[in-house]
Amino acid sequence: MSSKPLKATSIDIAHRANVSQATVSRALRNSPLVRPETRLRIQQIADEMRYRVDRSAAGLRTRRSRTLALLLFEEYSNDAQINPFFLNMLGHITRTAARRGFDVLVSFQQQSEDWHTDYELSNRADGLILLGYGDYTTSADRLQRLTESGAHFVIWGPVIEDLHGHYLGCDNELGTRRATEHLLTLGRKNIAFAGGASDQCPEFMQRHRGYEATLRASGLEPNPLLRIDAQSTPASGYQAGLQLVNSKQPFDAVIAASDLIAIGVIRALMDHGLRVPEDVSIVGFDDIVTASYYNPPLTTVRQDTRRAGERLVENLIELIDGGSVQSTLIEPALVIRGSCGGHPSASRSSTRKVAKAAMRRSTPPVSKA
Amino acid sequence: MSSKPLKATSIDIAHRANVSQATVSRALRNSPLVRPETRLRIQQIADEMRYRVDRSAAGLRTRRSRTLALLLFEEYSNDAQINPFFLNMLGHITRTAARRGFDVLVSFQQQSEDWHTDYELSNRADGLILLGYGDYTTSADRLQRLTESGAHFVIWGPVIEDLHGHYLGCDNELGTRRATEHLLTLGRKNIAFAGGASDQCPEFMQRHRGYEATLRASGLEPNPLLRIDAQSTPASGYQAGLQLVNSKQPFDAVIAASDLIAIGVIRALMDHGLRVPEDVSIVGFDDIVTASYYNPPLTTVRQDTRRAGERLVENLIELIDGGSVQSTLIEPALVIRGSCGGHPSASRSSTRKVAKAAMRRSTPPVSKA
DNA sequence: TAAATAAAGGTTGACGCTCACAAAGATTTC
DNA sequence: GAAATCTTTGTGAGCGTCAACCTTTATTTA
Repeated sequence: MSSKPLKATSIDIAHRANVSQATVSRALRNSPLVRPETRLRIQQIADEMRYRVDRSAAGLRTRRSRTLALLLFEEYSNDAQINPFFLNMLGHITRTAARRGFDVLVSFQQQSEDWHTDYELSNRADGLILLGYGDYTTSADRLQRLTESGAHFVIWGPVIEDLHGHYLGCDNELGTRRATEHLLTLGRKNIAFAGGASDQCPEFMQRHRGYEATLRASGLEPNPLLRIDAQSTPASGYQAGLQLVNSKQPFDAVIAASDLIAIGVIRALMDHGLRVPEDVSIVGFDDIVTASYYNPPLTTVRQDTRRAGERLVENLIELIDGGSVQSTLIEPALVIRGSCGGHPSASRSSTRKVAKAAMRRSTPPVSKA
Repeated sequence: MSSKPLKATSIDIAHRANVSQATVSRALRNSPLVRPETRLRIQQIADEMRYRVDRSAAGLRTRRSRTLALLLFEEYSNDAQINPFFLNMLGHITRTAARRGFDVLVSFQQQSEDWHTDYELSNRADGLILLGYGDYTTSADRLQRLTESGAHFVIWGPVIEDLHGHYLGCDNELGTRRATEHLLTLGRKNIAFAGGASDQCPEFMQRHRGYEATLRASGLEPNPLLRIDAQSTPASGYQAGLQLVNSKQPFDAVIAASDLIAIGVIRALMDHGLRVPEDVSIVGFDDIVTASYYNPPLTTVRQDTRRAGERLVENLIELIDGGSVQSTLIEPALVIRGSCGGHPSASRSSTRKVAKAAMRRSTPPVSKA
């Protein structure tokens, strides 16, 4: 091993520059209190000596870590099958944070842990970003405790009025409303919904609400048997697709609560001889990287991860600095691709295909469950 | 704003427990120097007071941050289209690190930055994990400087003999060798390769080498016109597919240097009326989350991200602790799904059946409550 | 019994930095 | 021209922890 070359400290720089250590500290923080030429000289010497301010020491003194903790919640976190959607977000978050001089700590969380104590009280992070299709809203009391204990945190998730904390969320209802309207325009009548039948995931609940509301607004009563539970993985989506097929209910479209679910659903339907989009239209949610290259290309509700990531970081820093922010909704956009097919006026045959699909379904598919 | 409740310090705990501060410090680090019953009492009081050791102070004193920096390199990092493959890795890395008591800092890097100075000298991290289909190997001199300056880092990437640093990599050549052999077994003769024609990405180069070597070993001379450059995005893969189609060269299979490329290639081929796998077999590389649910399910070379992530962290910690580690290769596995079709000797319909069977195997239904 | 050893805990002084305050020059004001 | 002001730098005191070094008391050994 090479003998450890002692790290230069600000005192070393001070000696070389013939100034006091405090001046070095000031100069490197671009304090207006030091003469520009002095600053320049000091910075140059610091560069030569490959000096960097010790974050631990600075953090100890200022009681700020200049670090944000990003906590990811995943239902199936054990097998590390993480939603690619979050990766996008992660990218924007780290970049925005870096621009503001913050590091980002990433952690995959179990629900039980005490985030505030773990991160803020230990001075590991100045604030928290909570991310994930998670169950955190059911632990409202914990959020309240967090707020009361002065924790700084922002949540990516459903914006719900009476919950404590600062939220940034996609307008989930609007998203599925648009998706549903699109399907209705295409002449689809029996639209299923895959995801979040159980109360586990508030975001999925909101997405379901948008779907339901739109149907009712068009005078259609949603068929409860066409609501299938699913969590945000392709495997779970596949199961949902299977259930749907086995339900013997007629359906000609599926709105999935996430792209991963959509992909699973499509596979299940195709494995049972149904064609997408000819027999069944599919809409996803998120617009993950591979969505546009899926086969068929996935029509989906895009979340603006760039704006979301930037806002999350900006808001959190504002909170840390003692300011206040408002919960905000971010407007999603429907991205129309191939998985819903064209307008019925374009091809008169669509009803025939639906009938055909129903026929196919009359042969009981082999269940593997 | 609620008035900031002062954080408890180890001195506060010490007073309550009627011991010295040092004893508190020792007890909370499970030092054998304190009597078990004393330790227990102290820990209990610390719990009650929601006390956590201040990481900045501890880091200043010990000169260890107990943090690892994960640096992600992406060619197209500007639009945050990150390879989902890395997300898997990230999950395993953070989990393994957490188990060993380390935090993980994530950063998306530009090539130009001085990682060691930025992270280690500033005591933000004790070591670095470099991740990405990157160009870092061309800056061999920088790696050498890194090593010489006593930096602690491990690299996920191509294991190359005369490069400085500690590598952990997938046996890329073996991976594409298996893929190519599989295609040859299926009777494919004109196998194209998409990815890494330019010298940018050493991993892709290795993958290409495995492909070439296998062809030659079977007495086939690789057609240079069937080697198309591509970077690891679906968009780039799509371009590659287009080029392939336009090249007018006969081809009946494509090996893609990554799943994202494969997906793009498939879309391009399908958009031009080619069928996969009937007309063209496709093999990817990575086995990303959506690969098995793609349509057709993607035959691909799986990298063991769990082992990789774990080993990267273990090795890095070993290095930080002053030990030494060896560069290691991790063996990839060919995962056969539907995108290559069955053996040509079988009839068309039986081909479909084989594909379907393969598909079923690869998308096992997850039993659910 | 005295001396040697061990076990448990206390004392003290950094670690490297930033902040509040003091101080020295340079510049302005009346 | 002396007082008031501004600009720039220096001084000293911690921030909370951990490690080295003592001190005390209990336990063993000769």
